[in-house]
Amino acid sequence: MLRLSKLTDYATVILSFMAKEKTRVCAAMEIAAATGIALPTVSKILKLLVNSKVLMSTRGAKGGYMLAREPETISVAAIISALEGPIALTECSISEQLCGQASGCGIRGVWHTINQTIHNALESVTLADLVRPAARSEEITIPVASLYR
Amino acid sequence: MLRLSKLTDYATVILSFMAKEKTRVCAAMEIAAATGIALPTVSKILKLLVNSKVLMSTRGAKGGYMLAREPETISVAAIISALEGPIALTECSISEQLCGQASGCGIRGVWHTINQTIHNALESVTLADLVRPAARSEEITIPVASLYR
DNA sequence: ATTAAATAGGACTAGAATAGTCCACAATGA
DNA sequence: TCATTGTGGACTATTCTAGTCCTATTTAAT
Repeated sequence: MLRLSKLTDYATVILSFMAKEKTRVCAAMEIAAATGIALPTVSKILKLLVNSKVLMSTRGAKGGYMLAREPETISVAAIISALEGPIALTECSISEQLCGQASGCGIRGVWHTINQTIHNALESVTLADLVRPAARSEEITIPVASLYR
Repeated sequence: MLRLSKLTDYATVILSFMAKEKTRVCAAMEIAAATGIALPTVSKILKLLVNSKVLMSTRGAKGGYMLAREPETISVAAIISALEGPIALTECSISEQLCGQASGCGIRGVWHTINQTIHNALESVTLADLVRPAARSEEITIPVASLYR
């Protein structure tokens, strides 16, 4: 179904909450309470987001997590790849028998294009868009075919 | 990783082969031999493609499978949804606690937008593009923000 | 009619990936 | 020093995917 994982889904919930509280640190337990997601799960997600530099953390008493940058600069693509690794639809979508003869795999090129397109789409939407969804974002167009050149 | 399933991957291989043989029916066994994919697996995929009307089948001796329409009119989106169900990144990406208060879920709207964008991208590439990847497709632009309106 | 060649539909198994939990450790503030 | 909070990694259980197989149905050829 081309689905995002549940953890990624949770991550957007967590980050949406944090974006509203972006001026202060939030403890994992507080986030768990606010979102209704179990603490161990919240904790796991927060760790991943720290590792990928979407969040900053401070340890010790009164510690917690905070956005590492402004919501406007945190793309949905960054969130997804933090949780699920690099965004890539296919490894190489074709078996050797079919495409291997020619020097390069033709179909692979098309997949790469599609992939780029999706990546661009996910890159163009930010956490800020998620928290104020009523606001119109500026017009963004993604040239698909330009990637064929 | 936002990956396509292996079966979807196989499906593109199978359909690429069939596009080249589009004037005649191909038996499942022949396709298995040509692609190197195990027969039961090929069979399963072909059934799914028939159910979603990408392929036509004829039963009985001398039966087999054929493209239901021209490769130009078979989109990658159609192939993916045949194998994986409807293309949808999230069910509803947010838990009730966070978004339920307001009449509609705000974040859901943004996900819908992102989803539309990806769907459009996948809709704009066809089986014909997969089999003749050297050819440049015309310029296609996808307006992301238009969906916010 | 009978037989052989195909697809249709669905059940089933095994393996891999995901979700979720837990624990021992490190860091920090009071 | 102690309570609090994040870190890293191991671990389990559950779900999903891939892959196989069997029986019924349809059709062509003999």
